[in-house]
Amino acid sequence: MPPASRTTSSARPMRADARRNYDRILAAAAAAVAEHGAEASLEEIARRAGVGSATLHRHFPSRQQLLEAVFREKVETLCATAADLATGPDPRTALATWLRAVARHAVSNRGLAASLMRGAHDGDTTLGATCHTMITEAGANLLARAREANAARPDVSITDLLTLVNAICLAVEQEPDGQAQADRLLTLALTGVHPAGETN
Amino acid sequence: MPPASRTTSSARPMRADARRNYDRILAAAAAAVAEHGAEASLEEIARRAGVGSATLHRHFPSRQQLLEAVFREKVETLCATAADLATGPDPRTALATWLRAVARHAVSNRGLAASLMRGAHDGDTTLGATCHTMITEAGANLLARAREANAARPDVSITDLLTLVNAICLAVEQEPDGQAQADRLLTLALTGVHPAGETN
DNA sequence: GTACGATATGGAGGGCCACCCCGTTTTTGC
DNA sequence: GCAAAAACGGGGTGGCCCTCCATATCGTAC
Repeated sequence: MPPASRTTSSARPMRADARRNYDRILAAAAAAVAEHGAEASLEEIARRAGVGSATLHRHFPSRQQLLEAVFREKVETLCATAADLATGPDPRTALATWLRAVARHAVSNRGLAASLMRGAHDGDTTLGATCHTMITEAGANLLARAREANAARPDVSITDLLTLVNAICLAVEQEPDGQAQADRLLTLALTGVHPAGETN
Repeated sequence: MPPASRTTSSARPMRADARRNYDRILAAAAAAVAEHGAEASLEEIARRAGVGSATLHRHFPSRQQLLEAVFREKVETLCATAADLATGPDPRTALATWLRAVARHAVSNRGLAASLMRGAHDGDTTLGATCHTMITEAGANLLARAREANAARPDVSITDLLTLVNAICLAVEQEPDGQAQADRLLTLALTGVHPAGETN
């Protein structure tokens, strides 16, 4: 949702050129982030988008905000997935499946994990839901159901789980076989290092 | 082990002034890293050490090498701890205790986790054991014993465990209560998110 | 279709950084 | 002491992030 699409009520709609540049920057950012991860050079993004660096900074005052815009769609997908899974019969599997989905997205979209972690507490609490809060809320529901079904320790928070998932993804992000690694480590964390836990 | 202390056999010993600067840089780096984490400015380190930036780069061609030198002592401590614990009666507790010790060090020494993760595969395979390989070898022993005692899944590698620990530490490094967070998440990973595992 | 105010732009510049070149200084072995 | 070897560090290059402000563009009311 760009800041002032025509559906928005309050603020005046964006000027056409502003809107065009906004979209260009977003596209360039997506490409750059896919290529270089969350630390991609903002100047290069501006260059690729064919705009001045000032324009980029005006539209996205912080790197975090740019990343959030880039990933918003993916995050919404994950939230939708969570809602879907919440209607299933097995809360335990639902939670595990969802966390795996989060991991898959985070690994295949470089920088997503970083974006999901650093949420509000970076001074970017501005308007609108951050990726962080969006995903947290989506997961909370799944976790609550799992807990009711006795499929999750009661002292575990959704923040804990997401931190764990993102930590893992961040750690394996630049390994060649990151996807497999992340999956294995996540399974490990879910079922425990020590044996005798159930086989998930 | 500075590159050419007088005990080393092969290479000529360092010149006195080089040696002095090497030590100064290391001290300054330790202070700066403690203050700003692994991303501390190399120029500031050189400035604090009272040397030119070129001198710093000559002694430590890469940031990674500087970090490794800074943390070598700590890492050696951890390796010694591993050796100690390996003689104890309970391999399961020994492994868990050691991993917790690693986490504690990583959290309280900003940048250590990052240094432990990026091991050889950063092009810094140069001479000598990196922190990464040192700690891996130290842990391998503990894990082997735990596995024999059936206290660790056989398909878990020491690399997996260390990746997990470091990922967690990296993720919580800048939280205010990082220590507690890391401890909790580590316990979680060791015993599993799903209940019914043993209580560690 | 034009004129005008609001809005958006981007190049230039400041501050910071990593890294390297090379003339100069220091140390060492004799 | 002396000369060769070793180490030094100032300053340059190029990159980055971010801001200022003179200029260009857009939307609209007429």
